[in-house]
Amino acid sequence: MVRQKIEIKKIDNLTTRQVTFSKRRRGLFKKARELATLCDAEIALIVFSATGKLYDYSSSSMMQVVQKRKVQPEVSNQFRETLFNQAGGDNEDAISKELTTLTREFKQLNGEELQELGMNELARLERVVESALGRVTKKKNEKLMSEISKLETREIELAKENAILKQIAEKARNATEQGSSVESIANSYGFQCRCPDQDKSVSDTALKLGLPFPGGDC
Amino acid sequence: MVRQKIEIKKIDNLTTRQVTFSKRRRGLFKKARELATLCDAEIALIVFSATGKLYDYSSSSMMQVVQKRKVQPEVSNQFRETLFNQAGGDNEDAISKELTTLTREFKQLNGEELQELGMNELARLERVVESALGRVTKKKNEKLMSEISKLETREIELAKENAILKQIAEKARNATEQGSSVESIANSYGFQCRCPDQDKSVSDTALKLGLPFPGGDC
DNA sequence: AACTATTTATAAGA
DNA sequence: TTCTTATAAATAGTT
Repeated sequence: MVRQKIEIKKIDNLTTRQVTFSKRRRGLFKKARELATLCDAEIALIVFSATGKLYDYSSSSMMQVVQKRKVQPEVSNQFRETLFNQAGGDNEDAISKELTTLTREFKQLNGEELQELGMNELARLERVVESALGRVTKKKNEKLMSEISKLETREIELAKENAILKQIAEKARNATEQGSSVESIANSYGFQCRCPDQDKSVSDTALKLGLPFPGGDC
Repeated sequence: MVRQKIEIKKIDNLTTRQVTFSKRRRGLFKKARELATLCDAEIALIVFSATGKLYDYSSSSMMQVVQKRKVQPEVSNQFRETLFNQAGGDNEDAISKELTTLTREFKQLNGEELQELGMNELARLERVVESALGRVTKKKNEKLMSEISKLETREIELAKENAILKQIAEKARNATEQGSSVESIANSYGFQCRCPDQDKSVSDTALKLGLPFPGGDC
C-alpha cells in the first residue's frame, strides 16, 4: 500500500510475507489497543503466524466479559421466567461445573515445565472457552425459548376454545336432557384419535362457531 | 490522527466516542482480514462495544470439525428432529467453530518448547474440552426438548378434547335446532377468557364428560 | 532495521 | 449515519 499498492492475496515470497506479517501485526495490535482505550471497548485479539507462533491481546480480565452475558435479556412474563429457571438453571450450573473442571485442568497443566510461559496462554484459552460457551448458550436459549413461546400460545388458544366448547356442551346437555344424554352422544362418537395438523388448525372451531376474538390475548 | 492528532485516552464526548468506535472498528477488522489473507495467519478478533454489542471475526475455515459435531444422538421423532435442526443448527456451527479454533490453538501451543511432553497432555485437554462441551450441550438439549415435549403433549390432549367437544356441539346443534340455536348459546356465554391453571387442568373436561382414555397416546 | 514515497486511515466538520 | 477533506499513520519496496 505504499511504494506500490498491493493486492490483498497471500504473498508469494516467503521473506516478504514474514516481514509484512511483522509490520502489519504490530500495526493491528496497536490499533486494537487504541480502540479499546479511546472507546472503552472490550477487545480480545489472537494471532497465530503461519509458523504457529502466538500473539495475543486482551483489553480486560475476561471475568467482566463473562459477567456481562449472565445478564439475560427480555424475559417477558412469569411463565417464561419460571420455565427459564427450570430448564436453563441447571445448565448454568453444569457449565460452571465444567468450567471449574477445565480451570483446574489448565492450572494443573501449568506444572513444572511451563511455569512462566504457560500461565498466560492457558489463561487466555480459558477466557476463550468461557466467552465461547457464553455466546453459544445465550443464542441457543433465545431460540428454544421462542419455540416454547410459540407452543405456549397455541396451548392457550386451544384452552380458550375448550372452555367455550365445554360451556356449549353443558348448555346442550340441559337442552337435550329428556332425550339422548350428552354422555351417550359422547360415547357414540367413541375416541377417535386424530392427531390434528399440528399448525394452523387451532382456531378453526372458533371461526366455525362464529365466536368473537378467536385469536384474542388473555 | 488527522485534522488534529488526538491523545490515546478515553474520548469524553459520547457522540464522538461512538463515531470513532464505528470508524476504527471497521478499520481494525479490515486490517485483521488483510493480515490473515496476506500472511496466511490465523486470527480471532472479538470486540464488545461499551454498550455490549458484539463484533467478531475469525479467519479459520473449520469445515472438518463441523462434520464431527453433526452426529447427534437419539432424536426420536420427526417433529423433534425438525425442531432440533431449526433451533440448534446455528449453535452447532458456533460450537464447531469454537472447537476448531481451540483445537488449532492446542496444537499450535505444542510448538518449540513443548515438543515431547506437551502433546499428550494437550491432546487429553483437547478431548476434555470437546467432551465437556458435548455433555453440556446434550444435557441442555434434553431438558429443553423435554419441556417442549410436555407442552406438545398438553397441546395434543387439548386438541383431542376440542375435536370431541366440537362433535358434541354439532350433535347438540341438531338436537336443539328448533329451539335456541347453538350460535345463540355460544354468544350468550360471550368470550370469557379464563386462562387455565397451566397444569393438571388439562383433562378435566374429558373426566367430567366421562370420555375414555383421557390421557391416551396417539 | 531504517528509510521514504505513497497509500490508508481517520478527526473534524458538514 | 454518511460524505468530505485535510492530515496523521501505516506500510511496500528499497537500502
